[in-house]
Amino acid sequence: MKIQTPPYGHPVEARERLLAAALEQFALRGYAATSVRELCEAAGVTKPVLYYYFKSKEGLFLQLMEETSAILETMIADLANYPGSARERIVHFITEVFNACDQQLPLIKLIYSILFGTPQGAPSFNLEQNYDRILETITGLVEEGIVRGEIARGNVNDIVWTIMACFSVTLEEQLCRCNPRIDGASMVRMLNLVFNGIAPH
Amino acid sequence: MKIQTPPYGHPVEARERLLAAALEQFALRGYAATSVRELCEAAGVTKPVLYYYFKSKEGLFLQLMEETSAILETMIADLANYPGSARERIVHFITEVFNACDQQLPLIKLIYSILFGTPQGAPSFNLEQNYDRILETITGLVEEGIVRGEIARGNVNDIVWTIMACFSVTLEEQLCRCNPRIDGASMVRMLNLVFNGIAPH
DNA sequence: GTCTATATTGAGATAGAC
DNA sequence: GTCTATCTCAATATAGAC
Repeated sequence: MKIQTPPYGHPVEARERLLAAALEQFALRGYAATSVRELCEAAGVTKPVLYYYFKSKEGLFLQLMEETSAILETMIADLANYPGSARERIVHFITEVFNACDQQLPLIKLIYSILFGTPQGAPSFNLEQNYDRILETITGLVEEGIVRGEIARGNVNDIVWTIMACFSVTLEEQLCRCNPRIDGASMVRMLNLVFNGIAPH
Repeated sequence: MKIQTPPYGHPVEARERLLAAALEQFALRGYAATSVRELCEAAGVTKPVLYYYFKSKEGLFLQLMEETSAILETMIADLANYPGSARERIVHFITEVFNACDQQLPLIKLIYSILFGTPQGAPSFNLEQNYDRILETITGLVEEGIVRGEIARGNVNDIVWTIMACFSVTLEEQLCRCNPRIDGASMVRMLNLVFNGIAPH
């Protein structure tokens, strides 16, 4: 699907406003429940403008997914490098990713709404790649920690998923509650529990 | 909203088939993307039958939510009692809830699709009550474990959420992947990690 | 590139016979 | 209770002027 781009020097406002409106409206109401009319009203443009730039509602959706996924990808890659022990690096990485997601909640909400929330007629798009990148990064950090003796020997996958679990559950609490019962600080405490264990020593 | 129930002795097949079809179709395609026509075709009935029993697509959805939520509620309550140490009881409870959910994946998928997947025009329904019941039950088990000295003293909420995280992330992996990378056995190992800690002692 | 006006389809819902 | 036939409306999408 070839997407038209406006000629150089022309205002791109309309196109950008449509993408922004799509992000907000799709995240708010879902893909199927958001009509082209609402999308255009929210963006302050008329319908033919949408079809001009994105060819269809589906095209707008795919373009939005592609652009935002690329943004997340580079963000995750940038956060992997940090000095300190394996434990410090893991906590730092997870915290930063969490904070970044927390500041882009509508975007994350949209991704979750497609990932967990049934296709709803939305065109398929590989939404798991960002999640997988986070998993890979944690795996690298854990493996390094084991080699250095900073993390106990054991099933790497289990360790990675346990860390991921703390991140996911905290993020999801932000997504579906206006007053989340846990936040970034709770998440760090949970990670500390995971490192230290909750059984009496 | 008053829902009609068929007179005693009459066949309830049509009504039940509609509920089953609604569960499957809503979970598969989402609320907004599923049309009344598809619903009726899947149930093998005509449209007026749906409107006769449930008054509207919305009524069918609400009835489905109400019935399934009640089923989950009693299931959770039944699983709370089990002999053994706090650790054994927690692992047992989480495992049983997970297995029950795993056997009712379409249902869980539907709940998640509404909870995380934007309203999609679906009528609002308190979907968090089952989740909250699980949290409450774990909280009780953890508090008891601390009193008995089987769990180290600490922030109860952090402990509860860490346990919940292992459950959630495992369940969600079943929901959005055909080949889940973690399963019930992984979850138990993750819980053991949480109890013992991943840092070298 | 952006508009007005419109084509076309399928949605949710109902009337009224049986 | 279940059907056929139909109403109404809003959805996506486009034609064609400017």
